[in-house]
Amino acid sequence: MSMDPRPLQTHGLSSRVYVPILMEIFQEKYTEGDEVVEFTLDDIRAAAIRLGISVRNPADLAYRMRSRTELPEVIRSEGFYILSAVGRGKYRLGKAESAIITLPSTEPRQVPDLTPLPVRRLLPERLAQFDEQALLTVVDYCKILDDFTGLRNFRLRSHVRKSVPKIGQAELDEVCVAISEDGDEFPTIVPIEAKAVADAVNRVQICAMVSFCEVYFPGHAVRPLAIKVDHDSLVHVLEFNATENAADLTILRSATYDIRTSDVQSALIRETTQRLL
DNA sequence: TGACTAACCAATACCTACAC
DNA sequence: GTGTAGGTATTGGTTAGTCA
Repeated sequence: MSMDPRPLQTHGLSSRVYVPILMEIFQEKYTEGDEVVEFTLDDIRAAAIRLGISVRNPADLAYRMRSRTELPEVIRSEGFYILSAVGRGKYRLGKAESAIITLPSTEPRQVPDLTPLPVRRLLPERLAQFDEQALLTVVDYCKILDDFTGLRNFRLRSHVRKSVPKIGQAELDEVCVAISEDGDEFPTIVPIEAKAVADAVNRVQICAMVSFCEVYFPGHAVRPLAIKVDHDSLVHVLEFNATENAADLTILRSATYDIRTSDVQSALIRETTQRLL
């Protein structure tokens, strides 16, 4: 497990735009005992006007406060940890234990880096420096998903962004179709959320992937996965229950992979001055 | 000056209104 | 009903601001 103490969500204590606006909305909408607090994009705009704050991209508030910034202490103290989209331009604060998934500590499995040299040499040496797309590329080449799921995984789409009823837009970093080794099984859909070092695995995003699959792949089994690289370049793979309710999301299985770059790969990477990322 | 954080930008998918 | 244009929403990446 990474020894870097930096939290995966920033504290938001110095926010002068998003946190004050969210607090304004919360204080307006919340009544003691409420289990959810709903608001709209128009509420964000209205709160900004009341506070005399200019906000150039109101929708960004919801995304930032959901993924990259902790909800304010006042809101969390009432039990609200989840900020989710519940329709186009509609959002809901809900109660849960936490907003982000804590990575379980498991013994790393060492696997060779099977990324072809022409590709690998153009990526950073340390996986901790990868962005999510580079991470998915190396994970695919190294057959991490096959090892983790016990199935043969075939990439269907990358970076999918589609509208999902009652959610709004959902974005998936990758969607795979998985079948058993003998190939005669009804395909399982494997939606994947990949996270670089700086980003947290977010409950809402995992549940949005499940909702996406319910709409676009009805009748198929769904195995939602998150792939997260940590500061030590270890790759964590987590499988969740296929729930659309963030408060019910639990980790079913997890594994940690230590992808070992060969000496030849390392030497070529160091020789290569051009980097894609 | 560098690290960290917050806010903005840009790309793109989606929605809606309107003309035909 | 279909096509299209313009506006809206989402989110990864970038930039600007702050502070030690």
